[in-house]
Amino acid sequence: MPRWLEAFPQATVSPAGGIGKKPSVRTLVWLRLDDATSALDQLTALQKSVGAAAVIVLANQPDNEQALVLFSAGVRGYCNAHATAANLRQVANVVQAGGLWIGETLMHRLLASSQAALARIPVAALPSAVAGASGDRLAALTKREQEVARAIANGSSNKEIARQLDITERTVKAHVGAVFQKLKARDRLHLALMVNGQRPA
Amino acid sequence: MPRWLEAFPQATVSPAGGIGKKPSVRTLVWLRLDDATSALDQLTALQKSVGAAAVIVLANQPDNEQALVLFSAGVRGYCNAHATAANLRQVANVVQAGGLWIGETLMHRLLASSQAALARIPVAALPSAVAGASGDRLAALTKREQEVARAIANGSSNKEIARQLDITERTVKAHVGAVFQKLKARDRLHLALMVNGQRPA
DNA sequence: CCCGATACTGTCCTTTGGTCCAATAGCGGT
DNA sequence: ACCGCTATTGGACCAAAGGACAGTATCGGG
Repeated sequence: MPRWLEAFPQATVSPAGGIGKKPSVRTLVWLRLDDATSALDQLTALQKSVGAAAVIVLANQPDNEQALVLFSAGVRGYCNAHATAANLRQVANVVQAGGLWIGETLMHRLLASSQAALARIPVAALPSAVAGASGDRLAALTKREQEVARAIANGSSNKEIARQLDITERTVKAHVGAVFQKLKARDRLHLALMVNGQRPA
Repeated sequence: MPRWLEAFPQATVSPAGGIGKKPSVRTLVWLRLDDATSALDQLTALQKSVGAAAVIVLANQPDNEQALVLFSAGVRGYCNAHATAANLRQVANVVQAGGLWIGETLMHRLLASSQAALARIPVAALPSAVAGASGDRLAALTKREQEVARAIANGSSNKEIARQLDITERTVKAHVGAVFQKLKARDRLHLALMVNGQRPA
């Protein structure tokens, strides 16, 4: 059961940086997708009724293919419906500033497949582009932190990591906490998704 | 000359490296490319010295192919070196907010070639595709269970899922438990890895 | 010699996650 | 009417996770 989400008065927030910018008030419309089936129909209907306003889609279950279709149809933003208020405000800022909001995984795929098309190389042969990005994240960590980060990305619990590295579970927690801070991960699951190259929303 | 820039007010953004709830002051580094030859080398050198800062490339002669390469290398923005101050400020805002800045023509190409590539390649052949592999595992679950499984794979907490599906956290736990049993996952992190096609060791 | 980074450990505490015991209600098939 | 599956929720309980304070020790530079 699709229903719009109009609970967003943030349509006219000022740009993030605070640097004086032209208001150039752009109307934002949020479209919440509960089921993926009629996404495009919902969008076109909405576009008819709101005209030139910038449409941002909130998907309960983000899907890259769907996102592609919607962007081609003129959507200005696509993100997880469950994003935090802060996130949505950020999205609003960007779209307000004349931008598109796209998920990082989708972005990677766009880049990858585009490069592949250009180089006439099969898409499957390009794991390096994405893998490189995820490996870089760990570069900011110390040796020990990298070890626990990889262990977490593998699904290990703190206790297991402690046994693996032959240290106390307490110490593991210390490292884990440091990793969270440095990589801005909110919990181990998000960290795992990050390290494995599937950025959580 | 800067005809490139005419069609400019178009940016792309991804919820990258952690959408900050905090001030999240992101350091911006501008890299001006005078000759295109050593672009990648200059970039990697710069990245080494500035660490995790967001790099924005200013190209004297913008080139879509070059932009692709640089974005894959982790650049957060790419625009004409002759852009006006106002434009650059806009770029800064977007990147500051955690986004990528991409020219409109390049954006169109990305979308177009990606769609073309996706249309030609069978779903089963996609690399770390989202729908294909995960769909099989989720097939054994009920509709509701699939929804919570996907949400978990996305990094959502029980409370978040509860809000998403508009049910009690308690009910979410019930579904989560059922999913764990059916898919033989020992916790949500393992489930996420399974659904995303990275089976935990 | 002090300072910063790294590694390691401790306690107290709160929040989440997960499992166990239930119960109620709808819906479709036999 | 009965049965099985699905969805929903409640309470209790315990383990794991993570933050908020700590602390000690080593090592390489300025």
